[in-house]
Amino acid sequence: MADIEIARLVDRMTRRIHAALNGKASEFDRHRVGPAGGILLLTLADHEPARMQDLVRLMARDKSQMTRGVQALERKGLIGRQACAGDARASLLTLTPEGRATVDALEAALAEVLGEILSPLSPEDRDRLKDVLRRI
Amino acid sequence: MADIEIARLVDRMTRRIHAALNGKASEFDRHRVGPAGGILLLTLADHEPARMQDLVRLMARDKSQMTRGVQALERKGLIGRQACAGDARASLLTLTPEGRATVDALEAALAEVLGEILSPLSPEDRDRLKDVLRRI
DNA sequence: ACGGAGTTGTTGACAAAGTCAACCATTAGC
DNA sequence: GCTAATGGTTGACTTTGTCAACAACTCCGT
Repeated sequence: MADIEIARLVDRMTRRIHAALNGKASEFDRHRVGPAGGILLLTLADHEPARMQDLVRLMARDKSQMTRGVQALERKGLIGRQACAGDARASLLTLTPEGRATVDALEAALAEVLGEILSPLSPEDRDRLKDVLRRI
Repeated sequence: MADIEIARLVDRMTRRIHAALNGKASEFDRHRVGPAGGILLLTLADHEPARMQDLVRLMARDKSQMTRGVQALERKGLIGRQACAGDARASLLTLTPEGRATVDALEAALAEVLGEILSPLSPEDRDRLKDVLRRI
């Protein structure tokens, strides 16, 4: 019943990742993308090309936030838009070369941070964790 | 290698919990404690009596945030302070009866929300998840 | 083919949360 | 005793999140 603890633990983990990344931000965040922009880029990298609505669902955020987040990254030249064939309302988002480079740097930093945080876990534990989270 | 996905998934999960709780906030959040205050109360309930610094570590937040969060809950009569024997700088935080009632309501709502979100998981999965998170 | 209902994305105004640095009071270590 | 470290508070600020309204477009039934 006390699944409640899961909520606290998950919350704590996100904060730790957040804080650790923040500490190294100067090493990799050349475009001052911030945590929100960072995760947006990572998500887009895995689902490119995507519409905003796709990202909204994948990231469980408000669509207004998505609009602004994407606009910010667009202004920095990390994201581009193309017309979406078949639906004139939507546009397809893609990473620019500069965006991809940023994603690479970000992934490296994140991998390092996660490596530390997940160090108490065996590889099988990590796989299981990933599997379980994915099913949620 | 691609442990990175774990970060995204964890982030997504917290957002989902957050959003779901927000939806039911009117049912239980009589004191307008908000998400931050809520998790503070839950954490305190599990570690009472605690000093601020304890909560800072448990919740991985900035101490300035903790100060303000605690002050807000104090003003609402949900938390009380006592002098900490042995260290005049610190004070011990405890839940008031009203605070405990709020925690109960909160836990009920959170349990319900988690029940939905975790519904794809078997009880063993949940235990494993909890165990893994706790080791982190 | 047209008229309403639901999507997609945008904006505005605002509330909540996080960050960073400076600052007392106290405690602990030489 | 002096210095360094710890616990807590405050101020000023940036970043995120929330909610409601809106334009443009698609879908669907008649």
